[in-house]
Amino acid sequence: MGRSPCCEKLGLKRGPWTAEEDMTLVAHIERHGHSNWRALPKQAGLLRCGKSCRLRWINYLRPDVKRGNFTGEEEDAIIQLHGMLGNRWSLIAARLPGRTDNEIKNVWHTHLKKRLEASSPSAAPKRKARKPVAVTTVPAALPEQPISSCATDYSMASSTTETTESFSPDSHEFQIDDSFWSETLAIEVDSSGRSGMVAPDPLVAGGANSMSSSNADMDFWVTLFMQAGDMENSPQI
DNA sequence: AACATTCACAACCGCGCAGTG
DNA sequence: CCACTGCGCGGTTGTGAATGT
Repeated sequence: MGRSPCCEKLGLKRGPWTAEEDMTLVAHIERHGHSNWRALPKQAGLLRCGKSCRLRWINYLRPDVKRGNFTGEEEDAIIQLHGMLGNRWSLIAARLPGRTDNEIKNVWHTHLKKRLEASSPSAAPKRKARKPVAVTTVPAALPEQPISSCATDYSMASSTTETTESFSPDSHEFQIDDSFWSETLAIEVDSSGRSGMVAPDPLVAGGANSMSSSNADMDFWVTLFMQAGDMENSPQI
């Protein structure tokens, strides 16, 4: 199929985004939206390819993106959802409000996978969490924030850290916040915070006939498994 | 204190799918 | 119906930071 060369390589910038680029992108999207990623960089005056802009926006600059460490509940949910859905990070992300597929993928590959592989309760990471960062939401436009690639420390707005974070990696002693789960599980894939960008469930729409269940069915099973998982993890408590 | 190793994360790359002319 | 374009997804890599020796 005709695939346009992702970025016409000439003259386009790569690598970490600067604060100015972030600001430009955010400002442009706030003003004009992102109906056409390919044309966006030109319109915004960015020397980036559309793909890069899209990635930056989705994974980092979106107003509803949560930054910071994953809570125990989130990690647990990822593990369970991964067990059901496999590497369908976007689907998993759709059920974790404020989290992106890229972020979830990273977390999975960095510690959740290892934790599972070790699969022993004492399989604690050798090191402590390096960045004890509060879970926050990145405001849409944050000119004075260190938005560049190293900006994992959006530690300013601790007001949004209401999740019950009493989780430690090697013990399953975390408390499930019922309201959190009821909210999370109530989220329809299509109505998740992804600004309508979420495609219909590929398990259904993508012609993956091996899984011919409907969205509703999937949600049912997700709910069921999550609750079961909660119950499994809780008794230890 | 310096060096080596490991880890975490942002970003890139390529592929497949869906929409459109 | 076919070809083309753009978008989204998943896998992988590069880099800086933290930790260990």
